[in-house]
Amino acid sequence: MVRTPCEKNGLRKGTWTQEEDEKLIAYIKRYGHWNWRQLPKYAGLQRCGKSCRLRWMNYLRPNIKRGNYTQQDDEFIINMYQQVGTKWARIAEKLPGRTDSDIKNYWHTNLKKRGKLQNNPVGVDKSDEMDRMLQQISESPLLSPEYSCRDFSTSSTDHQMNFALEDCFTYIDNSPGSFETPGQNLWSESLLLDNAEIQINGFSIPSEGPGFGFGFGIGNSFAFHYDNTDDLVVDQVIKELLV
DNA sequence: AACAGCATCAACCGCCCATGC
DNA sequence: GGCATGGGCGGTTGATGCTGT
Repeated sequence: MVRTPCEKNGLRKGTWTQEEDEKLIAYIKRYGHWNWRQLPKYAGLQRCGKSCRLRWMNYLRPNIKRGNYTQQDDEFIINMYQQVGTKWARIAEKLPGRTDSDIKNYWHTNLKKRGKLQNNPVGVDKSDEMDRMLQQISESPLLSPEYSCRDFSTSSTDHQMNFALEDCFTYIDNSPGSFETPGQNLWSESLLLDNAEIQINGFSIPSEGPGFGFGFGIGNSFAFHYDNTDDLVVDQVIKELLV
């Protein structure tokens, strides 16, 4: 990418006009973004490639969600922040439709000032700590099949049920000191899941990409909620099970 | 109505990483 | 291996709108 600032060579800066947006959308819809540096020249835009890329990625591309953050979104972002710090792109990966820029702005204007982080100071990048934790956990006997992801009961959407959780790829304990053996004591955990298929007595509940689940357990009983689970489907399954 | 202070967020800058030569 | 380049990311800024006085 060009190292010189965008204003050189007479390129425009500042707020995008509707006409510019339309040109960019029309070009990308027809030809795609094969080369951001060359794109503005062919699209008829007096902008640098970086500016075009930013505009498209953060505002113009399809299926972008803006605003309307739910309480669950807030909690998810805070939890992810505690895990990975200011890696906004990594957080955005887990929230379909959200951009790193939007989450970053939302953090700075809402979540940060609410003082929701009691345990981890703002700005601390915990990636290394998380890596060490994952390494430690990956060597843990708790990953054996009888303990890792199967045959717990869950309180997702406030209902109790039995389920088997498939495709659990990472097992994280984010509360050091409470990582105790299921079947013995009160314990807690969080699960980082990717396209998990949650099955309840033969019913399959879809999930939307990666997400977090949180739970507490006593013995092998596990109260669990997975954020990306389709709660409407869960409710339907529950109704059918209760018939 | 006018102004100041604050909040929001779009946009830019500079750096880093991956890739190709 | 070294360099050039493009893409991506996080931090920061500045324009704009909102709210209170």
